[in-house]
Amino acid sequence: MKVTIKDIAKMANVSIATVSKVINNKDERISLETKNRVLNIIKEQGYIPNRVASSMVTKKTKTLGLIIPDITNPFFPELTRGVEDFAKENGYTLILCNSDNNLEKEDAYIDMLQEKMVDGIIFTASSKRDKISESLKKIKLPVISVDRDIKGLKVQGKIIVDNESGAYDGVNYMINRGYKKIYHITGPMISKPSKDRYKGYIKAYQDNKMNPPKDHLLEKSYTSKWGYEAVMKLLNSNVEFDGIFCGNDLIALGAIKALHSKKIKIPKEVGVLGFDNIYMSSMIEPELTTVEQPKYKMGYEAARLLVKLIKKEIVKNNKYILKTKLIKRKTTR
Amino acid sequence: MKVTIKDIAKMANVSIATVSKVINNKDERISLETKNRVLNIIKEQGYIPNRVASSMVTKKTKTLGLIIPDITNPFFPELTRGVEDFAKENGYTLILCNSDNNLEKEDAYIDMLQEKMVDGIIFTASSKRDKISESLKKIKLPVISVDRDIKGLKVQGKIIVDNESGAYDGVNYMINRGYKKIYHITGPMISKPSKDRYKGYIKAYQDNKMNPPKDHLLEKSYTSKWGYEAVMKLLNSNVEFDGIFCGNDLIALGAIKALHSKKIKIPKEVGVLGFDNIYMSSMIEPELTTVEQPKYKMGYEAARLLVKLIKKEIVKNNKYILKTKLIKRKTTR
DNA sequence: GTGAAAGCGCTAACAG
DNA sequence: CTGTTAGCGCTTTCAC
Repeated sequence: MKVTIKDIAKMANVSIATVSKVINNKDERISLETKNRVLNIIKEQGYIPNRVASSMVTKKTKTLGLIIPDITNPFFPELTRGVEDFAKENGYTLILCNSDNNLEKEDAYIDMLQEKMVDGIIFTASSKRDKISESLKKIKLPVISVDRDIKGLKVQGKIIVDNESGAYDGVNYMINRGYKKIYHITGPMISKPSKDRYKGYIKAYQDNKMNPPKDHLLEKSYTSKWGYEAVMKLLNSNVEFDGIFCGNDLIALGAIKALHSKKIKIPKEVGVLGFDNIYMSSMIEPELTTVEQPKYKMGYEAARLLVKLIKKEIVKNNKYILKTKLIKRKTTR
Repeated sequence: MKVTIKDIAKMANVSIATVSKVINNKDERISLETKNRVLNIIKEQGYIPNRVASSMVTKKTKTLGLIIPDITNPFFPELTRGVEDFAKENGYTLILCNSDNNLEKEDAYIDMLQEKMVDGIIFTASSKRDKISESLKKIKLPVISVDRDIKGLKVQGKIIVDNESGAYDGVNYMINRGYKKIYHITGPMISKPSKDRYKGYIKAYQDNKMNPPKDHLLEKSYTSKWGYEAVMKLLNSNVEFDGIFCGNDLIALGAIKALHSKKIKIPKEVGVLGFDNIYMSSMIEPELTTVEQPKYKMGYEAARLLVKLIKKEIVKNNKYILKTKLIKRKTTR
């Protein structure tokens, strides 16, 4: 039989109230003597307080939910680590949910997390949502959106990245380095980040008094497979180009692969720019020039904001726009 | 105020017991009529059952704990995904813990997970442990070890990989392809997998009636940084070598980088073999020949075993030794 | 300084 | 077919 607070109380000759108070350090009037007695018995019995019981009465589970598309996508481990680190530092625990950008899964997780009474949710939502779901409507706890908006849901906080200026910086840099015909290969243009990156790309061209090449936009998915395909398509249709701005690093990796396979010199003949700065981007040959997103920080700050909200602290600012940073490496000249 | 089972009962003119029964489909004698009435009210009220309350009485939280060193290490996202997928499919939820191979963190997480009353734990433990800790002693719930043993803890199940034969296959293949002086660059040799891979390496040499080169073992850490350093060291000490068997793909990536930097031709002058087959290994140039570990499967099977144990089903086999697979690519001739 | 008691929201006999 | 009741292990208020 598991030992409970009752057992400890009995063994220490005190009431369970007293034991509770010493466990939680909730009453400084408890005499040092009884306190130590209780503590010793707890230790010798290997007593583990049942937090689900305390959650029942405190209405707090000290757990956070994190819904992301897929932990297997190199963008998310760092973000997740940021969330988890803040959580741990503050006595919270993290429930991880992979939604695959699938609306039903998202809804199922939202329901589940609420049933488990998590204190708050951090959510990187699919952009596919067109109408608000029942599950979304029912949400009663603090939600922070990260990276993208959640259509149809009023969130209590937002952590985003300045995608437009990030893309601008990168493309502008390429143009300054002499690249003229830069194609943009990217994922589905339904999400805000995709659109913003595109805007930055266009703006860089405009500010340099140039026009992007004809039919410059190849949009499909944020995968290296697509990067590879898209470049192959470009190559086979013999359009001229000397640069590629990829919607993310995964696409860039595929693009570089395709370029290699056709013996095209990077960065001499074609320059490549990525987005995200995933770990791998510095490991490939040539090392990828890319726009870094502060992934870890996004997670960490999201958790920090969420916990503030949970504790009902006054937050002056519930929307953070994090800066990107251009990482100049070897795929641009 | 949040709506509870009581409210639903009142509105449906039934007892809370009845509501509970319809929620959990626990009593098929409930008339279809009252069932539907209750269901409708639940829906219209957006009622969310409080699972922490039910956990109190059922003694089951339907949540699993996963302790891994670091989700940021490319080996773990897939494993984690495997765990999470099985968990989701079976109504469980996953708490993610990053231990950084740090014993204090591991212990802290073990305590936390038990306080939160998870139903079971999947654990990839640090190999540094020399004595059993208080936290480990107190564990009362099913624990599955994945990838490595947990020193000092008797686990209820184990999912491991046949590292020795994996390494053997890879090194044997290299030898058959004509590589003669293959160095082994790897992480700390304290863990079982490290040792087993080394054994496989040695055995391959023996079976081919050859001896490994002198001072063939460079051991430090499972990082690309170390792979880079180690190769540089080799190169600068001008020992002769024509092959490198890396303890994992990260090391291999670093090694390839170093080789590139010195303009050494892969696979002609030096062959490289990795271990793990992380996603990136097929994206680099040249594509990495490596020994694949069934990462996703390890997670999925671990979760499956764990849930069986939790449900006290009879398990004929609580130790799985998964097979590796040699992936022949372009870093070997 | 400490304890008694109410109650968190639910499930599981058991009774009817 | 449905309801009554006794907890699950803890926190919190208030009384002593």
